[in-house]
Amino acid sequence: MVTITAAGASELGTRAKPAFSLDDLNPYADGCPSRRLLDRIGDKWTVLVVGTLDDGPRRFSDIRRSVAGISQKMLTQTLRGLERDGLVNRTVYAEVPPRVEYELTVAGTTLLAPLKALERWSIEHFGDVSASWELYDDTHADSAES
Amino acid sequence: MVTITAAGASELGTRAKPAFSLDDLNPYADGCPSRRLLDRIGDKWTVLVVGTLDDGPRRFSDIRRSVAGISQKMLTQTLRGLERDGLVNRTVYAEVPPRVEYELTVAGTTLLAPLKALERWSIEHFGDVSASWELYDDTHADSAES
DNA sequence: CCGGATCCTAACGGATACTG
DNA sequence: CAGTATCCGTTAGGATCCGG
Repeated sequence: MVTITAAGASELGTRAKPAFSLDDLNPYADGCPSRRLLDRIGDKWTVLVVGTLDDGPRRFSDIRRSVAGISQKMLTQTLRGLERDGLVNRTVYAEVPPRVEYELTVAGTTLLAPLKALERWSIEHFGDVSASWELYDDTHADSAES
Repeated sequence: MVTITAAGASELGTRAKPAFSLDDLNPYADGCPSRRLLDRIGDKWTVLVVGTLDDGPRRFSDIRRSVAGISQKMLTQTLRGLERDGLVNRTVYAEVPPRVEYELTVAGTTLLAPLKALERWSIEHFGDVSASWELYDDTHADSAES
């Protein structure tokens, strides 16, 4: 199960080139696994959670405090997903009270750069976008107003 | 409405610096507008749709064909949102049959770079992640197996 | 302190039918 | 062709209780 076969990989058959071209798997295709990855990244909380882990390991409650508004359920779920993706390491310390630390893996660190870029973009452009909202809501006030 | 006041901006009072520091608005804060932006980006389809617009204006149905699996409802919704954000320009040609073209604005183009970076990351790392999935599902088979 | 299990609601999002 | 409106199933996700 979880057949990792890349789209069209089976057609390669006896081809000498084992690695498929990057162009072969485009996220725009429906079944493509890379699409699933984008979906995960597109997850509401993943960006925020990964973002908090850029300066070393952090505890569960610590992360939870950092990401305002996240519920414990969603944090657990997000962290589990990231762990399954191999982007985050989960370390349990058998103490009382229990302590669990989460840390980006090497792969997770590579994700950090694009994610931070997005975060930066959001911060830098939120002004423009807010202005655009006003303009849009103003010019389209005829269809639906307050 | 849609008060653009940055968090803590009111406290600045008579400060000579009208522009707030970028550090003042972090997407991790709950009410911060930049969070809303991240949410939009985190939308399931936005990344894909914006991605298809990187080589010039495209028609509705054209985009729809490019983004496999998107429904017409979701495409409309996504495009409307992007238009409201000022990231996409919508041009209606009064013809029969009607023709509507969508094009990235300047701001939209600035988003393209981080988005493409993410897309690239997904493609490059989906192999590692898939492998991680197998490993994870294998080692955690005790809790839930087929 | 960490996080699993459950319940329950709001939304997301698809299918379809209809307008210009 | 582009878009709206409606219906309706699926899921995301919050609240709460519980167990390690």
